[in-house]
Amino acid sequence: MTKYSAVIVDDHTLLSQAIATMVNTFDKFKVLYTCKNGQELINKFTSSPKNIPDIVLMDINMPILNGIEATEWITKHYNSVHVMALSVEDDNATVLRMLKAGAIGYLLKDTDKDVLEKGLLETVENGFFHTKKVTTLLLESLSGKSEETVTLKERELTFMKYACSEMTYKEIADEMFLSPKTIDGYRDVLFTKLNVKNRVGLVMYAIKNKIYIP
Amino acid sequence: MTKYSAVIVDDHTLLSQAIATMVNTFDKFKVLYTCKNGQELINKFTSSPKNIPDIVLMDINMPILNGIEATEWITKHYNSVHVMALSVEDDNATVLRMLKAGAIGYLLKDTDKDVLEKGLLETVENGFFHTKKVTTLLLESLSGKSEETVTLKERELTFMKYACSEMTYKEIADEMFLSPKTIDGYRDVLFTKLNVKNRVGLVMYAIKNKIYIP
DNA sequence: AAATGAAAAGGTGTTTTTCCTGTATAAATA
DNA sequence: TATTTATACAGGAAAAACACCTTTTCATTT
Repeated sequence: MTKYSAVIVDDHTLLSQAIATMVNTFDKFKVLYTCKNGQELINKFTSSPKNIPDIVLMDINMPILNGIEATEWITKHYNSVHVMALSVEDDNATVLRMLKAGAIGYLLKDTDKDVLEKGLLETVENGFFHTKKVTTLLLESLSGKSEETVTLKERELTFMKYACSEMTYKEIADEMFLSPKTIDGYRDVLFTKLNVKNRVGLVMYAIKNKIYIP
Repeated sequence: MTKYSAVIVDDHTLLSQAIATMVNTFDKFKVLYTCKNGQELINKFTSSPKNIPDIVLMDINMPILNGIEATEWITKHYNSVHVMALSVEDDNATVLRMLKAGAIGYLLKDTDKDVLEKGLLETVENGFFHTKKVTTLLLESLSGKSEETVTLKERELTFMKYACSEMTYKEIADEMFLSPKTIDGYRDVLFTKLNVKNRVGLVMYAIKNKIYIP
C-alpha cells in the first residue's frame, strides 16, 4: 500500500517527535522527517525532490521563519503540497492569516488523535479540512462579528511598545522626542481604533497581538 | 519484564496523546492513561489504587487545576509518585515553583526524544533528573541573581486579576464588594511588594507570573 | 481582659490620565 | 491647484490614579 508522506514542523523537538511517532501509527501515513522551523523546511525542500511530502503539519509560532511565512513560501513554490496548520493559537486573526497564506486545514492542538488522522486524510484526498471550532471562528470573522484587523502605523507601534512599560506619557514623549500633547493624540486615536477604555486595554491588545512580548 | 507505569497530563489532547504514543515505544515504560488537567488527575488517583503510576509527566499551564497545584497535591498525598514537569515555560520562577512543589525533574518541550527516555528512567530509578538548561536556571536563581519570589495573598491575587482588566479601581471595588479605599490599599501594598510604579507594572507582573493569562 | 495583627476603610492632597475641541504644516494625491 | 492625509501640537476640564497617613473592626493569641 502506498502511504502518504508527511512532514512535521515544530520548534519543540519533543512535540514534533511525539507527533511524528503518532502519525507513523496511522495506516495511510508515513513521516519523512521533522523540522524545527520554516527555514529548515525550505532547506529540505530545495535540497532534494525526495524531500517533498504530500502534506506538511505546520506549527505557527516558530523562531527564524514562522508557520505563516513558511506556508506562503510553500504555496508559491510547491502548490501541490498540502499544508495543515497545527497550533494552540485559536484567535481569529491567526486562523485567517494561516488560511490566507495557503493552509488548507487548521487543527487546534486540543483536538483528538482520531480527528488528526481523519483531518490528514480529508486534506490529502479531498483537499479541505478543519475542525468545527475553526469553522465557527471563520464564520464569526466573515460575518464581521469579530474585531476587524486594525493596521497600526509604525509610529503607533513604537508608542504601543512604550505604553507597555511603566513610563508615564510624559516620559514616553521625552523618549520619542515629541510633545506630551502629541502622545495624548496617539493614545486617544489608539483607544478609538482598538476599542479599548484605558492603558490596560492597550497593553492587553499589544500582548495579544504580539506587538509587545512580555 | 515489568514496565514502569506513566501518566501524561496536558490540556492539549493531541499532544498528550502524541507523547503517550511515544512513551509507549520506550522499552521500560507503559502509559496508563492521559489527563486534561490536574483535577482529572486527582479524580483518577482517588478513584482507584490501580490508577497510581510510577511517574507523572506534567504540563504546567492547564485550566482548572494547573501543574504546580497538582504537583503539590501529589507530593502531599502520594509521595512515592515521581513528577516530571514538562513545559515550554523555561523562566526561573516557574522552574523553581515546580521543583518546590515537589517535581523531581524538569524537561523543556524542546528537548529530544532520547533525553525524555533517559530522563524518565533516571527519575524513576535514581530519583532525580533535569536537563542542563534547567540546571543553569537553577544555579542562576540560587545565586540570588533572579528576583526573589514574593508570595501574594489570595485576596491580592483576586485583585490582580481584576487589575488586568479595563475596569477602574472603583469598578473593581464594586465587583469585590469592598470600599474603593480598600482597593487603594491593595494597590499601594502591591506596588511596594512587587516593586512596580503603576498599573501597567502590575499587569506585566501578573502576566509574567501567570497570575493572569491573556 | 489586654495585646497583637491583619483586613477594611477614611481623609486629604498631588499627579496623571482621559476626553474634549481645536490649529498648523508638510507631503501625497486627485 | 485643491484636497485629502499623516503628523505634531494646544488649552482646559473632569476623572482616575497615585501617595501617605490615620482609624476602625474583628479574630487570634497571650
